[in-house]
Amino acid sequence: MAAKGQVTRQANKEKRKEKILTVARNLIAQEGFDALTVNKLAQGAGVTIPTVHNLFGKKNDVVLALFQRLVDKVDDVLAEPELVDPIQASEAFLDNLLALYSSDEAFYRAAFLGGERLGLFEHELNEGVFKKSIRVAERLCERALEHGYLQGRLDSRWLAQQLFGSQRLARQDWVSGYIDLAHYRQQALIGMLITFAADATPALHERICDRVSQLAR
Amino acid sequence: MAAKGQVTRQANKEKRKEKILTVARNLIAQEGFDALTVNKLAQGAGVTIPTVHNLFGKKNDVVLALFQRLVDKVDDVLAEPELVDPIQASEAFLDNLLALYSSDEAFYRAAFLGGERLGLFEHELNEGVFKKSIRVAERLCERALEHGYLQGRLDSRWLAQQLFGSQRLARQDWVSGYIDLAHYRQQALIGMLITFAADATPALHERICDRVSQLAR
DNA sequence: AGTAAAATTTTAGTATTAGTTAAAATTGGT
DNA sequence: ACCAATTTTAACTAATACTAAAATTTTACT
Repeated sequence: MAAKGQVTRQANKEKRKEKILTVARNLIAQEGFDALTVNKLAQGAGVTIPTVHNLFGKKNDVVLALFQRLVDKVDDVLAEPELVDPIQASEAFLDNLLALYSSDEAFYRAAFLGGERLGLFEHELNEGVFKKSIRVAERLCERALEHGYLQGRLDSRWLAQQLFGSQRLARQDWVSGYIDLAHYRQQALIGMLITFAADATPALHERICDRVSQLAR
Repeated sequence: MAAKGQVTRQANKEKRKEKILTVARNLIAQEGFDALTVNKLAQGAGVTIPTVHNLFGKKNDVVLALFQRLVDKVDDVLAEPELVDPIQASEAFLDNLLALYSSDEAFYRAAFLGGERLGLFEHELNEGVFKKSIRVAERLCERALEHGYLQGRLDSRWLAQQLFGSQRLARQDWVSGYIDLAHYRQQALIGMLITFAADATPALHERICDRVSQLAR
């Protein structure tokens, strides 16, 4: 049998946690990771400092919670690619990802930033998403090869790593505040297309060159 | 006319500054940027806290000094490429850079880390090196084109950006502690070669594929 | 509606850090 | 041996993360 008054309490607790996470997200996105102090967090959420600790534990646990939500969301959107054509697949993939990020830019920037600063990208927590991304990219290359878009002269795993790397670098620059989402898309897309061009059959190579020239600098 | 006793005093001052910078470098490289406290800095250098402030100013000015030395060193090694062949040029370029980094790995890791953390890469201080790197990469592409290694179907500026990006991503991973210098070289080289392959004439393309397959995973 | 118990927040505090400063002690050059 | 530059001693302020225990709120039951 449940203890007294668990349901409503739990719900309110969740509301406060959400509020705190929202404040954290905005603080990090607007003023940078170092601006995230428990004091500001508490003030912004309308609670006192120990409440933050009661709800999350250490300050880093707040960031950890933010990051966990990021991983869940990104994992969802990282579905198997349906398109076979490398150009279309690249654009669709980026559109998918970027649509997610645009839906709550402050949150995603903050969560990535926090993840970086806490060294969360080297640990198992993220390992799943990392490996999944590479696998999706590899599958993309293999299917392109099967359908005659690629020559197969370069190992799919290296192409995949490069595809992923192009996107990762652009994301870094976006998270660091150097570029906006539009440039993120452009930079990542060019990187992916150049990568495909490295092993493309003549027909695809021609199309990639055309597509790249369209992209204004 | 110089004031009394300036020469030796100045020299000793420099020695103390060097000592402090060395301690800072080791602290950052071994324990991370957040481990850098003025207290540890003073203790490690065998001086007191006010001395650190007297010699450098704010704590960040110590990191700034570290970063300035990095910029100077990297700028020196970023000479115009002498080789025309893209494969040879890529390897030579990376060997040059990596030789520099291996000569004092702790220093370079610490300085890059500090630069990132202080947001020094978006400011003018580094702008010079950034632009110079891109320019070197562009020149490389143009010369490769002139000598019949490239087809000229893809804009040199985009290829250059991608070349630079490949190296930058590998560097990031090294600075973050995910990979060592040997993997840095391999990762960057593969990225650069794949980039060249995207616009290579058949002969070069063949050679790049061969070279890439040699590189063990 | 009132009340006792449980969950939760707050009050008030600790410990560590960065960054200063004034005056005393030390160091180095001539 | 003297003088000037420099470092140290010995304080201070302000900000940070975090915690134990008291006070408060909320729930479920009568």
